[in-house]
Amino acid sequence: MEDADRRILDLLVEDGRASYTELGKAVGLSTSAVHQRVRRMEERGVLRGFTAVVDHAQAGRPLTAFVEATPLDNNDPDDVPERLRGIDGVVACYSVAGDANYLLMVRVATPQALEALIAALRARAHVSTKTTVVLSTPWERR
Amino acid sequence: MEDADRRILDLLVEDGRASYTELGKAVGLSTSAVHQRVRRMEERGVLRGFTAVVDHAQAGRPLTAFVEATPLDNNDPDDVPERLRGIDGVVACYSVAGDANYLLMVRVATPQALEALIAALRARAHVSTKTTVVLSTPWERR
DNA sequence: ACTGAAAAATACCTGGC
DNA sequence: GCCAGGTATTTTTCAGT
Repeated sequence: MEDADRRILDLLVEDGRASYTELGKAVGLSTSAVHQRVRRMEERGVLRGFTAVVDHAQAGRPLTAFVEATPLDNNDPDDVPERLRGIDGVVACYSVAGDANYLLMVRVATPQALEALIAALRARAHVSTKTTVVLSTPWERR
Repeated sequence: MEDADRRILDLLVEDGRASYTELGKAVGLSTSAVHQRVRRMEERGVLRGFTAVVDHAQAGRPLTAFVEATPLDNNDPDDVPERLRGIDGVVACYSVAGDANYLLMVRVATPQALEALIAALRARAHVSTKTTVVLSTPWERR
């Protein structure tokens, strides 16, 4: 990947609504050139899209946790990620090389909702869990 | 938070560049009303901004890991998050209620870079670490 | 690949309900 | 708090180098 593309990408991570004119000034290119590069990065898939950054605490899900999940029955076809996808509150699913098979990030409204979520994980995805609650988030997405 | 705001927020998480007209059609409001609501959510801080979604594998950092970090000397003033912030590759820092004090998400280019990063964590943030490598990411952000 | 300029779409603001 | 309309920016396309 070229240096100009990388810089454009960094700027777009900082501000996903930066205009092509702004970006052009920052990297020393015309708006058209920037536009071309952005479109190409979208086509290539390096740039997947744009999203809103939400304050989850204010948005009704103040409780974040990480859940290590391991299938209870190893004979099951491993469609665990698919099953997890349907459970509300599960924000991300990583397959990891550790004690557990999966590491999940979850966001919920209350401790009760976390309890219900963990129960749902057992019932619907057939996994055992080990949960670590997030106390605070000094920072995210550096 | 009102229902209309929540729906607008969800749509903006899905597509951070959805136009106010689109959003308005989806929630049954005029473009002006949607525009007002979005501005208010930005002012209140619920909506923190917008960012590009990057394919980190393609963007030169194919290796993701989670690092549990615990201060080596508990007498230190706890400015660990600040110190971590300056280390390249550390993407997020969570203070957690678990065996470790902090859980970090890191993204690097190679196993060698991960080794260097962990060394930097020990040297510059004075923490012991336990690392879990991510093998794949079935999905992220809901 | 980049530029510059025109055309289309969108964001943003103001007044009125 | 919502809507409608007007103006300013921005996005998008295109011909030229």
